Amino acid sequence: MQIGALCQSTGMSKDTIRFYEKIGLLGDIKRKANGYKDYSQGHVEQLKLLKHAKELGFTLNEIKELAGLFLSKKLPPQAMNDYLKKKEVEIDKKIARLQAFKQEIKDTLAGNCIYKEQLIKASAEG
Amino acid sequence: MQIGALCQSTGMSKDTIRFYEKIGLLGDIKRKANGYKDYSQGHVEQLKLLKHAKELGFTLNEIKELAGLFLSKKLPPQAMNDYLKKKEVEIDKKIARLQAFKQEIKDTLAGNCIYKEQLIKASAEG
DNA sequence: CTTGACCGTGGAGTATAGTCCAGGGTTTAT
DNA sequence: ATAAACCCTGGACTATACTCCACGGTCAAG
Repeated sequence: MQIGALCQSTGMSKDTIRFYEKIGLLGDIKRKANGYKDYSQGHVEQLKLLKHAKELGFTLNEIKELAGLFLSKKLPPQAMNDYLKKKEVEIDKKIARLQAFKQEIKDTLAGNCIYKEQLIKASAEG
Repeated sequence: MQIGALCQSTGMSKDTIRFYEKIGLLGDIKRKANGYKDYSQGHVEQLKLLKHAKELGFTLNEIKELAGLFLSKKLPPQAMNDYLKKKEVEIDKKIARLQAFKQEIKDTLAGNCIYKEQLIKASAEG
């Protein structure tokens, strides 16, 4: 598969995929006789996974780290369990914060912005 | 209040606060006779609010936009309601994705990583 | 056999969000 | 009166994550 097809199946741009290659997120890629890269279905899955992880707020470094744990050390060794448990706690915190914020938005829409006072003060005191 | 005290009450560095000033996130600041900046309690609140919004995943531009809606147009006009409703939908999506991810982590910790196949394929096909 | 669509590399440029430093003035304590 | 601790501005630098560009090779169609 050439890069164009890979873009099609992942929804990523060529530049983005090449950038991921450059920072070592895609591993080895075969070459055709003409020098063109020849991506596999595995690369498609890997990039989809990467996209998914990014949407969840992981940085590329974290993804690299996670991929390293998955691929080099093979499935769940202790390090990975620890990492995932840590991530789970972070996710819980994020969810809690987002839920609190949703409530704030609701209050604001209902005319009871909890920051009304502060913001008025800020705008008045300059 | 001088910048040192502001750092104390907000937990932000001088450079960060000055950076926020530079991009217009803090509005006008009074000066003392000696030329030093004289921050108000309103600035403290504003920065705490900013920090809070950042933790929830808002970018500085979004925060600026929100602050503009709050301060210039005064509380809930239609534009702000629309903005907040849009944000609420985004937050719901984020929460849903995070919860799905939490489940994935649990499955992985239980030895049933849903990406096992893909990752093995990716590592094998290189 | 040329035109257009595709591929490759290398390097520059962008946006976001800071962080650090140099060079200089002010205030407080000794 | 001088050191330590504070303040100012301007500008350079960093990291993350791309995005764009120039220049050149490859391939399929007419």
